Amino acid sequence: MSTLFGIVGPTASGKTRLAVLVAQRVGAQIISADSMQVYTRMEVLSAQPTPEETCGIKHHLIGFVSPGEKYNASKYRLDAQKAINEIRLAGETPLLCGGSGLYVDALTRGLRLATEADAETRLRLKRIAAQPGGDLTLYRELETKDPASARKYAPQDTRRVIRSLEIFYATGRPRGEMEQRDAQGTDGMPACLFALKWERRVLYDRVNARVDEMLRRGLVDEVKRLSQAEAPVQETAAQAIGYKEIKLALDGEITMYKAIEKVKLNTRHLAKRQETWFRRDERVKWFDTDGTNLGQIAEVISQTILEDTGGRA
RNA sequence: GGGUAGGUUCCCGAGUGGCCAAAGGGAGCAGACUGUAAAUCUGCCGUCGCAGACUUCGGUGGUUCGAAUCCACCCCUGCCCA
Repeated sequence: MSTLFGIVGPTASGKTRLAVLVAQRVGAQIISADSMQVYTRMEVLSAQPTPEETCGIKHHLIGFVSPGEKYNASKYRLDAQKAINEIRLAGETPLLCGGSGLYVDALTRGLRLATEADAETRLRLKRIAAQPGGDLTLYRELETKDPASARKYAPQDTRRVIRSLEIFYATGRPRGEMEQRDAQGTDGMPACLFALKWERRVLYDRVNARVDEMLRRGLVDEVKRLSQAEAPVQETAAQAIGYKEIKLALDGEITMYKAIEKVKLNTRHLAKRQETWFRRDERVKWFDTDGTNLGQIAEVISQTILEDTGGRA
């Protein structure tokens, strides 16, 4: 199976630019690995590449899901596999590009858990969690049903507590057991990943600047349109940084200034978490950058890809 | 000039004689993470460090066995009156 190459890393690190530079050199098509760019009508806030940025390079898995729809790592995995196959069948090279670690892993390492979420069960558990002390109620339940998972997660980590309970109620088996059982069927694929490493302070500056740029491009109007649409933004899309904060300001809950500061802060936090995620991924090769050596880095990556694809490309 | 409320660790902010290196929150740093992941959560967070020691609560001096907490004076800030 041929190796999938990809550009990963924190938001605002210059993945889009680098990926396009590489794609131009090796003749690749880009597969986005971004949990928010999949949605339509969220062009600005998810920083979907503009025509000037793509430079005519074909991008996949961007802007094709309604914000009212549920999307997740599993769906992404299938969509990405399909896109990769099509690109390869056409004799071209796919190049992954994005910062959603879970999506990257779902595609390249496979999904360990096959059990789907049952909407009714989840709703029920979420209701319990919303009550005062509800997180503890759920945790105690998990302790009796699936002690191994209970040991693994903090009582306050309601997302994972709920997911574990969900799996138990759907299958009657603890999560750990299901992971082992499901592991066989869900293969990943060999991957070679690259990321840009900025000095932290500079990266944060870039994040702030990027949010300002989004505002210039009409972030507030975009959120206004989204929140007024008849298909309500929900689930995954509603968690988007930029949407939730600006929405609060539009509803008069907080000032717009505060909302914008919050967008910047949350994006910085995100960038940091993304760095943590990819730092522990031993497949990632990091390139130190201050923004001046993107061309050289693109050259190195392109060489690596060309050597691998060899005669084929 | 008079009155009044205050000045606390990077920020906000509790603390009114010992249980205080000082609640809580924020920021920052590190980490976890598999069908919601731009989500969710954990740890550290004065200094050195094993214990423990050392320097902090505007400044200086004092009271006290003991002060962020009490007293005196001084400096600064907000508000009110002039």
